[in-house]
Amino acid sequence: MKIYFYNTLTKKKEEFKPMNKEKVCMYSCGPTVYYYPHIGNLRAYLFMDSLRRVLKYNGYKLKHVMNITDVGHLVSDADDGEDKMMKAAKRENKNPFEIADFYMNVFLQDLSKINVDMPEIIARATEHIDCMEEYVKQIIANGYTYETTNAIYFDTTKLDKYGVLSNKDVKEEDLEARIDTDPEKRNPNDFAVWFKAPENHIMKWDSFWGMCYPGWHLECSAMGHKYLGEEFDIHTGGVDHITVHHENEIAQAKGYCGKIPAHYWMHVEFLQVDGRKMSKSLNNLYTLDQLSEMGYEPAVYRMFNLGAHYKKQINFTFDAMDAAKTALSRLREGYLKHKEGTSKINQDVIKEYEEKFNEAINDDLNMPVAMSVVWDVIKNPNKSKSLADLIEKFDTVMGFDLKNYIPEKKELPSDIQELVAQRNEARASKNWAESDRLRDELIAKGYTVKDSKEGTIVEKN
RNA sequence: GGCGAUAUAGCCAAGUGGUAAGGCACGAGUCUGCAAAACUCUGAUCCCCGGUUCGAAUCCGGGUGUCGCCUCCA
Repeated sequence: MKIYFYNTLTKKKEEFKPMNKEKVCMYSCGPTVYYYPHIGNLRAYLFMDSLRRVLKYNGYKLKHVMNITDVGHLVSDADDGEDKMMKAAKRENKNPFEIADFYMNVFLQDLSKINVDMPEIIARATEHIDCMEEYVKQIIANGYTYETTNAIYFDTTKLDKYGVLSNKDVKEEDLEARIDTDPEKRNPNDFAVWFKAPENHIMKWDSFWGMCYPGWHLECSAMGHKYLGEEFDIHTGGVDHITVHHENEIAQAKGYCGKIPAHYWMHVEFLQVDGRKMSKSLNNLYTLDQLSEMGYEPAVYRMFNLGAHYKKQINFTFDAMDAAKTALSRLREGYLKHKEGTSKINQDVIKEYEEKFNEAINDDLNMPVAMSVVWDVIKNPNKSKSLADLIEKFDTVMGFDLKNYIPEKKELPSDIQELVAQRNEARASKNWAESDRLRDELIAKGYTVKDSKEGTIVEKN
């Protein structure tokens, strides 16, 4: 079965041909851990998750590295040279290492809550300083850098071409708005690979150039190289990384060994909220835990994401979340019905479902179309165990863990049980007024009342 | 200012040349004492203007809105 991915490097959808027929090597840009991850961040990891699951579904083994950036980067609007980690540390009265530890754990827990299939290797930048130093020394030895007072810069004019991903052709006249902090920098595209640490800088390491800290893009190049080698199959990240971070990563790799590290570059688009960008000032920034408090379990957010293609902006609204919540519940119920079904299904029918599903997921992860196949299966009127098995198979890509889904049957509190008993009595004697009154009371207390043929079912909402 | 995306029914969205997938909501029906749940049925000519074509949501040109990057935020 052929797989097609859109490759930012070639700007085309291409057939995926891994270097090794059995194992795919990939690298994903992880978060900078200085604050709580929001649902926009999480979309990127749900994309990464889908990619992993689709590759596994196709029978590949994976060697996948994700970095955790726990070295501070300069804040965008800072004129004081203070980096994010330092700023957070000051805010919370902790040291930067404590900040990184804390938010890294929050991040990993969020991924776990949302059932992200985890990369085989999680690499923390601060644990790979040596490896970065070796990497940068090689770039320097190869003649791609120059020194200024405060940093060692990568000279992008030394490359045959800079900007292969974004077709960037930066001219001086385009850069009026640009603010450069280092007047010793020679070209607009040049970037620092190694910084001399100021006295008050907490995160710094002894190096060939004195007390320093690594440049912003170095960690991904160095750690990718350490675990995956000079060339590997796939590199993923958010679209925001295309023009700078990934260009610079490519530049560094070219400086190091003359090669573009990954063959396929895949980028996930941003999430929007109510058609606007997410930001603190618009007060539309949510975390996974906040959604849970509002009654949307993490799987609902997963369902919402599967409704759109990763390369398109998705518009987060609570209407859409309500839709996803209902859909998830129907998916689970539909799956359980098939599980208990006894109909016989023709193998050809199953094969047809599978082919459609496979074609969708292998067409650049077209999850919305894949989901439409899932709904076809769910809504098949012939309830059958073999269809339940098929859904379980599809679920290895969807990631809802349906196999282990057991409807919650919580013991009702005694006062509720009492009301239910009273209502059953009223219904038996056809005292509908009393029965309806008791139902209203139960609903008011936050319960759902369903009178099925098998009897009354009362559940907490 | 430069570069790049995107605009499809009430909402979330597939679809890149042959007359619009799917999910949710709404409405109707079946079921029910009545409801709820479940199930069935029902809806759009695709931002605007112009062009290419036998034929365009889909290609081209021009607008408008939104978003992103260039300030490392997925």
